[in-house]
Amino acid sequence: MLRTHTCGELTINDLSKEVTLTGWVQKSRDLGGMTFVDMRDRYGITQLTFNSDDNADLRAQARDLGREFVIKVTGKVIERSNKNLKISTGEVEIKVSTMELLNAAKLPPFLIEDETDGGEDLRAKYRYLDLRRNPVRNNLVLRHKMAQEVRKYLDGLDFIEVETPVLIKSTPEGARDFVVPSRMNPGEFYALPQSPQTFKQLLMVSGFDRYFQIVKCFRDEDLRADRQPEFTQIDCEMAFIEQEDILNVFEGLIRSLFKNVKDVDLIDVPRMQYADAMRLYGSDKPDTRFEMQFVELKNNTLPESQAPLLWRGGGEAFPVFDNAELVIGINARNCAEYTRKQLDELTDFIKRPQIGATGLIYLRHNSDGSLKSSVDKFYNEGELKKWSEAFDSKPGDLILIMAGVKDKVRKQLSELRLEMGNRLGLRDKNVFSPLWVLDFPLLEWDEDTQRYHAMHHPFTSPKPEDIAMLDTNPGEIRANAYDMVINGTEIGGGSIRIHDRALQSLMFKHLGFSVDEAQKQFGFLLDAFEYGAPPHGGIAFGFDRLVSIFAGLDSIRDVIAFPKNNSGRDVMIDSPSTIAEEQLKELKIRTTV
RNA sequence: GGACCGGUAGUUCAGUUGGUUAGAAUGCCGCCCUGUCACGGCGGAGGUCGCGGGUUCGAGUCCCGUCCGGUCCGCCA
Repeated sequence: MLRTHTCGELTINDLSKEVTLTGWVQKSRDLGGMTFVDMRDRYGITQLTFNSDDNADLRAQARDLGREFVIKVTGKVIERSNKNLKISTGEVEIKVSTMELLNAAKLPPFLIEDETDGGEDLRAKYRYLDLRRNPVRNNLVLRHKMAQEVRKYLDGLDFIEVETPVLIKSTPEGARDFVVPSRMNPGEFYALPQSPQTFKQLLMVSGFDRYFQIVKCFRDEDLRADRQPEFTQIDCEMAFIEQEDILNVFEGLIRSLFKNVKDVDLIDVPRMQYADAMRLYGSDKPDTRFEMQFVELKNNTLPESQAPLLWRGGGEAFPVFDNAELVIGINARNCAEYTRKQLDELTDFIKRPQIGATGLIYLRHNSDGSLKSSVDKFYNEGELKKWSEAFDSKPGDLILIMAGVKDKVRKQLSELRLEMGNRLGLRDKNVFSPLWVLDFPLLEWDEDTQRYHAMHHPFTSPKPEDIAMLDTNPGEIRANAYDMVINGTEIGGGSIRIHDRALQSLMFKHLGFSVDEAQKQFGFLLDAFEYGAPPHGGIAFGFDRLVSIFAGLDSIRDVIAFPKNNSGRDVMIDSPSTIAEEQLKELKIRTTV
């Protein structure tokens, strides 16, 4: 070992010890006859002193040290005459007797400090320098701690971590596959797994009963702040269980992570039906850190007996509401003072192409109790009063209403709700609000392909009581599927699987697979189901997202050591890249130049 | 595939209605300074205004194209 101690451990208790430290020059401060050097390693910073009265040559050497030089020093731990109580080592310093330059360094392109001056682009290119910075390193330390905690918790419950293959088979369902050409089988390709789904189900057939894996998964889709082409899942599966067991075990996992990593006590994880999430929040991943639930003024999709009333009477017709399938709104508490400009901003926000709403109607509940609406012309005071009651508005509140086609307007209002949450400071990163969303639809109509797709994946079991609707009303079938949502981010999802060959075949049929196709794609699984497949189900958590929520970050890039940029490129190693003609030839891949 | 924002000194940014020699902060270099820790003082260097084209007497600024980065929509079972 080149060192006796790290730069983070020496304190007042180590006075007069002779120590050897190694590390990087964080910064040097040159005074008239002496030089202070802050030496940094992953554990902390220790101050070195060089005094020309003691050793003029050594002090001269210290003056020549540049930022990020790698040095080794030996010296004595002494008490500082002026202490720095901001850092743990701030009461002592090293009076250096010998110094060795282990490696010089070019001036880094940005400051290696907590508050760096580097832009994202530059930091990505020099990621190895960015990783020297405390905030970035701390994210990886947090990630490590969480991975350890996951393993500890699941191991304690007899889960076994099993590695599954990375070179597997491409399937048409779901996300686009990354593919890898097979040299030994010209013209054929492996696919990288989007998840180890079928393998973990086969492990259940094999009797592994409780499986998990912290595993890389791959999807060749466009990136986002919370989406990378390769990402990590906590992939889990259990046999001989019911949905309730999965919810309990993995609620426990989340609770132990919060407790042991962040020292946060979660009371419980509330549960919500998918249908309610859509109705009350317009989203299958509602941010439940704040209420602001939707209130329906009109809903033409409900039978008349359940329909909310759209209060209207004497005024002239208001086509925007009259023609709408759904009229819904939210109550933004204490926003009645919003200015015209602020209301216009909100209108512009929902009119952006990404949201695509046509307009926003407001009802201001003034502090004197009077009601003022942008549609006064069409609705009389009594009607507005009934709206106010429906929203339970108090003087000072602002009700924001949108109208349109059900699914669209819910999604649009959901965006507005989140925006209002931001504006009102209701989305505190230090508040954690987990939620189970249950009973997702089994199938989803896809306009492009004109057929139903599995909403979760094709191995998800339908609710037994809903199976009858397969032929009559497939879109209404509910699945034994569940998501865990924290603060409006989907961090995990799973289902009770099908373990019966006949039912699985029936599902493939309804998903548009011919018998041959199903056999070709998933025959191994269908066959396995005939050899004693136990009832089973599982869940997978997005580990990167979970860590980023724990870290209070919006982007998972910050919790990945070497992430890819928006275009799926690693700008540090400059990949992807072309490969040599010789490699292409070996792979029997023709170039089309 | 699409929308929006950005690209000016090593770095982060400002740059007015198109007008003289493109600025600030920070970093860097030099000198001074013996208790600094955001050290301080004085001085200095540092620019193909992403790239290409156009309009104009004149373009960092306006127009067109293009590249790069970011955020989002589509996409992501």
